[in-house]
Amino acid sequence: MNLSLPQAVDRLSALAQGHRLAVFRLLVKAGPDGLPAGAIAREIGVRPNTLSSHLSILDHAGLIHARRDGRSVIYSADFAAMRGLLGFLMEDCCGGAPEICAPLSGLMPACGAAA
Amino acid sequence: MNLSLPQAVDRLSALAQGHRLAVFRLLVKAGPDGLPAGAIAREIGVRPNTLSSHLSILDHAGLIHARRDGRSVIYSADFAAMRGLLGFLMEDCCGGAPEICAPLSGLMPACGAAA
DNA sequence: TCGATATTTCGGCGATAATCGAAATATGAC
DNA sequence: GTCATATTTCGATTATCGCCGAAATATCGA
Repeated sequence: MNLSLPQAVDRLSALAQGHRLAVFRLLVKAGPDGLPAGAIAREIGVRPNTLSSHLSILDHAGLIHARRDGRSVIYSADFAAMRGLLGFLMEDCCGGAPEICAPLSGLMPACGAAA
Repeated sequence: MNLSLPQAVDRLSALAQGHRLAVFRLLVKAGPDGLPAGAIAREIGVRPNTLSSHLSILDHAGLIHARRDGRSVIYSADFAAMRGLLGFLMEDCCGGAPEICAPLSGLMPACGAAA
């Protein structure tokens, strides 16, 4: 299923903020296992309530997923969503010469397949 | 040269707006030859002064380049900048298992090599 | 149940962003 | 030089964003 432009804007907006981008990259680095909200807050250096707002935005954009584990909530990156966004950005690249840029389409094969 | 986080935020912010995203995708589709500002305004359906503001933001973020041709100003996508952004987003993907996501690193080979 | 830890929700404040109309600048044709 | 076309700059208005402190919710252990 292809991304709509408003969906792509939502995802890009979610990433277009320093703290949220840092959070997302941290989760990309962490892989499918993810990290608890508290650890993210400590690592990024942001208050828990502010982080919660950021996580909510990333979640609503579909870029990360939350799952509860005891008192903690574990967040992990959704790699499929990211792949969809990258594909959307490069769609129809170079018009008549797609073979130049098309290699992007089949990228980032599995990588945990989100969560 | 690797991207800094603030630079990446600038690029993502530039793309995180409906009209600007539409403009960028149009220029990606157009390829290295680019399009004059007027044609972009007509295609996207936005007033020339508003478009100019958007183009300025995309240009300042390094995602597009401008060159003058007579009375027109031709804008074209900077594919190298885009490649840099994608690489930044997926840096250190999945931590210990980079071979799963790494294929992203060497992507989008030339595609006009910007301008 | 009570207290401690982990996270989220709420209300408000200051800063930033998107758009507009009007005017200014740049280039080419006559 | 004068006019028309193409694009940009300016100033103002309205809406949205990011942060905070305080309070609420959820889970676990004693």
